[in-house]
Amino acid sequence: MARISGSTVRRLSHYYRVLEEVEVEGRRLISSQRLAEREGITSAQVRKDLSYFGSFGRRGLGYEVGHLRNEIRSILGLDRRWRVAVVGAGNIGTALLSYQGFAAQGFDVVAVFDRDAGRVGLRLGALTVRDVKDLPAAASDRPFDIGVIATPLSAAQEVADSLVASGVRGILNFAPRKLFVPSHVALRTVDMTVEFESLSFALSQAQGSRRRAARFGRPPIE
Amino acid sequence: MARISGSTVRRLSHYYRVLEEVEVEGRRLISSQRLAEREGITSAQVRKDLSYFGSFGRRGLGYEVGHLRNEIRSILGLDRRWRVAVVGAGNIGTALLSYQGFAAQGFDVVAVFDRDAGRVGLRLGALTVRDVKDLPAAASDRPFDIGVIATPLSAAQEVADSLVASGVRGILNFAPRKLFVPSHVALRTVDMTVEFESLSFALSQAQGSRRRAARFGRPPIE
DNA sequence: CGGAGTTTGTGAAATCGTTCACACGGGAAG
DNA sequence: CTTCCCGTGTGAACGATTTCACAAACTCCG
Repeated sequence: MARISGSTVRRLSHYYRVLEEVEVEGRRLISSQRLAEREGITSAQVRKDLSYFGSFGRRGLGYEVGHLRNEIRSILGLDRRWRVAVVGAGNIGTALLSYQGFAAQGFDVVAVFDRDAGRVGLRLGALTVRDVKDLPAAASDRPFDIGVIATPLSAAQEVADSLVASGVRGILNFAPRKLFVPSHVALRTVDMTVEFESLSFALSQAQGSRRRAARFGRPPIE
Repeated sequence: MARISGSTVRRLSHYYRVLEEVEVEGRRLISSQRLAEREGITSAQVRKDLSYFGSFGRRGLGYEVGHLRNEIRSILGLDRRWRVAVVGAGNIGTALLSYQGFAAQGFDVVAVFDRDAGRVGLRLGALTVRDVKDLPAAASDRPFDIGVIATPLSAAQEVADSLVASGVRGILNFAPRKLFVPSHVALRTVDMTVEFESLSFALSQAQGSRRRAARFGRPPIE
């Protein structure tokens, strides 16, 4: 199979969610056009994305909602369950644990770890926070598929290393820092700081060009 | 100024953080090469990104750490303060509020809103949760620059609309759904669901190709 | 001061992702 | 059965981003 770009995969997630909604609405068929509108993209993009994986539609008709949904579900690997370990029982870690949505999509948070002795032993939902030193033991028992790093910046790389050593195949990193992991481990980063700063840039730009435009007597371009 | 790509802006955030670290380490100069290594990218990328905004380095020498840091700070608009309103006092909202890092970078969370009567009046750090109905009044008093959407999926678009109406110029959305906002409002989305699913895809692929490779007696390609 | 060595800044080339545009397949109606 | 219409699937064109590669600028050292 051809190499699939990250943007395509991310859009598949979006399509999947739209299809769930559409299914609830009771529609049986959907065209690439309508699917695209709901995501604010072009219909060609939808068709191209899907075409990397096969032909799921019927010409002149569109896509059968339930069928396409199942196909994407299988493409994304959401038809199986993933064992997730969260490291860091701070704000983000606990927020993740209390969010119930993940289990529904196949992600089972089966363990939480923290370094801080004050947090170890704490009960969070169905789980008890364990010392991060126990990670290797817990994993050798039965490995985790995905490790979530919700620790402070300073611990992130170290935790990543021990997650890798423990055999995870994917890491979701919430620490605002570039992590280095072997190429056989998939890494995704959710960096709120970057998003905030990117907003700050956009706002400064808008303001700047408005001022510049005013100086030159032209209307603002936005 | 030429249009700057989102990836360039995001990398500037990364450079900024690396420069902060490097400054603490006490180095006075840094080359694009060393800066690149720490982010796992190429030195040409670093130089190209910076070149959109000016010439900050000295040939044969590199970049003066403090100076470059200030330049990027100013480019990203981090040399001023932004008034941030958080809507949604659930898991993510409270996690954001308790995270102290944003104030340091110029983002002041000055108000929290929620729809749920059970949460209104709750004290979170220095702030009291207010009813989301009071958003227009609070904003007309003094507008917010940035609105953060940390509500359930179902309320997200509605909240976005009222944030826009209240005059925010940027929105950071944590709800896993495409939001529609006027083009003069900057929108960034942090979608953990997508990142989880993208990991699921990566893990399925790796597994799949390993199996396929095994069937054909070839070593896995990863 | 001059030559060797280093690193920037940037056009040009290469790569990657998106959009266009249309042939093709299939349904519906008469 | 034929015609008309609709919407997919996909090469090809386009556009954006990344990487290459090198001249120019500067430092360092003898």
